[in-house]
Amino acid sequence: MSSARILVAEDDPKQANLVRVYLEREGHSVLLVSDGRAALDQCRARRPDLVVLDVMMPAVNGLDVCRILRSESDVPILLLTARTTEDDVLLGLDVGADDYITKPYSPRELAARVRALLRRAGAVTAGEQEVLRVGDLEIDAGRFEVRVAGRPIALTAKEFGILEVLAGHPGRAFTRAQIIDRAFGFDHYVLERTVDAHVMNLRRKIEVDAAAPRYVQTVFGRGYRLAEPAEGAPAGEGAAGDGAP
Amino acid sequence: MSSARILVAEDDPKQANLVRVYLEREGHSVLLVSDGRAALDQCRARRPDLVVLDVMMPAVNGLDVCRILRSESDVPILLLTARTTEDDVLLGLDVGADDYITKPYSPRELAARVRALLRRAGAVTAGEQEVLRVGDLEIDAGRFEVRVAGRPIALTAKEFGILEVLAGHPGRAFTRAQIIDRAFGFDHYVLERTVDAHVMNLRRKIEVDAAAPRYVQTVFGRGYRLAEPAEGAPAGEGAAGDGAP
DNA sequence: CGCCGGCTTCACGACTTCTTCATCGACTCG
DNA sequence: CGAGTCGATGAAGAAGTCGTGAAGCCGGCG
Repeated sequence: MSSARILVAEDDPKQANLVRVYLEREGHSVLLVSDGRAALDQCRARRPDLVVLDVMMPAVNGLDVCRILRSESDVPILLLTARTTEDDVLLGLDVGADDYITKPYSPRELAARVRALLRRAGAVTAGEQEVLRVGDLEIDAGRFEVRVAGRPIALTAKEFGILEVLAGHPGRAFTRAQIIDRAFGFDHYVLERTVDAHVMNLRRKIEVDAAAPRYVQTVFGRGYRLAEPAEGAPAGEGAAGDGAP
Repeated sequence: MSSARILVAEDDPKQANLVRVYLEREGHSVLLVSDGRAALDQCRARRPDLVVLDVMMPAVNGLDVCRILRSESDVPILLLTARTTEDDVLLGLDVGADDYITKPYSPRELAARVRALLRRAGAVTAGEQEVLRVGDLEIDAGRFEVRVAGRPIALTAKEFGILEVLAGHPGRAFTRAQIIDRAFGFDHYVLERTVDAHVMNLRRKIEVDAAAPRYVQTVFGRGYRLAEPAEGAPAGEGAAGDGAP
């Protein structure tokens, strides 16, 4: 979509900042890390929409990060390579990168490739699960619309974003920090209480009885979760299970 | 569904990729080659439904490829030419090309011409409707013309492009970035607010009351959408086919 | 060369949404 | 059962979003 959450792994601070500025200018939200280990950790925890990897990095090098990431997720990966030899390129695509770009590159080129990757990725997921369904609740990302028992409900952008995040893993409890991260973007600095306010407004719109929420439930001491449709088996998934440590 | 096998011969990787994305978005499957010799080889071996040829290519240039191909097959050929001189065009049609398009072109234009060629060749089921109808609104892509309640309305290229994109999925909300990508091409860098300006002009032309738009509606916090025709026949669009084209 | 239409950007105002704060009620643990 | 922590709520200022008119720019045309 227009504003994606992008993880940038680049050890040279100057380069990293350049990339960040370019991408933020495009409306994306950017999280910087400076080594391969942090890239893996953050990718697992924050679930970015796209990863930009420098090939040469301390701790774990870019190619290895790429291989590992690819084995556990299908997040689009753009490789940054200094050299322009065929070897590097082939090696990169071999370990599962979706595209590569050689330094020096123009901001335009970076932006264009990121856009292309996001678009391609969007086309895949959009075609398949455009509409999330959880019980009576339908979240139609394409139409930016939510329906409860077939009745359309108008939500604001943030309310929609939060609901979308929760609906991505029904039953899983998200902390407020995770919700902010995933629904609002990396560079969004707000108090966690803000989530409460949005959740309250959301409940007023989609819940029949806001005091006894059927959909968006509070997990005391942790955050919120979307109730699973099936009421019989409360499958003890708890907070674990989704790779987020 | 119109799904053709298309051979694209273009030596600039960036350009080639752009064409591929545009065509794949239309549901076609694309085979890329980067010089004239490969184009000939692959065309003979794979028998595509359509060939897109860049005029300027290494090994064997586009015009020669065109002439040779034409002598041995009647596959539809679309020429990509950088220059816009009459000479090129005449030369192109002279050696047997079925249509030509000059760079820079819009994705819409490319898609439209490919569609037209395929239809003319009968290689694809004529499932595509040339005229999009949404309520009182008729969008005739072939004639580059829009009618409201039968009355023709003159639109500029951008206005038409935006309307066409929206009309492709009535009810779906498009962000400004998506609109720019799809209507102008994603190598096109303009501020998102530019879309607003075009939409405003568009509304002045096709809406009865621009303050309460019947067709092009604002989705606050997201972008714009084309209103679906009022009740009556719910026209089963459903979840199918609504993915990113 | 000057005019014109179309594209893009800018600036302002109206309006909507977001964020924070303060307060009250709910939950947990000892 | 009480203390302490956490969440719900409503209000209000801050920030963001959109509509609109106008200006600058460019290319085409007379």
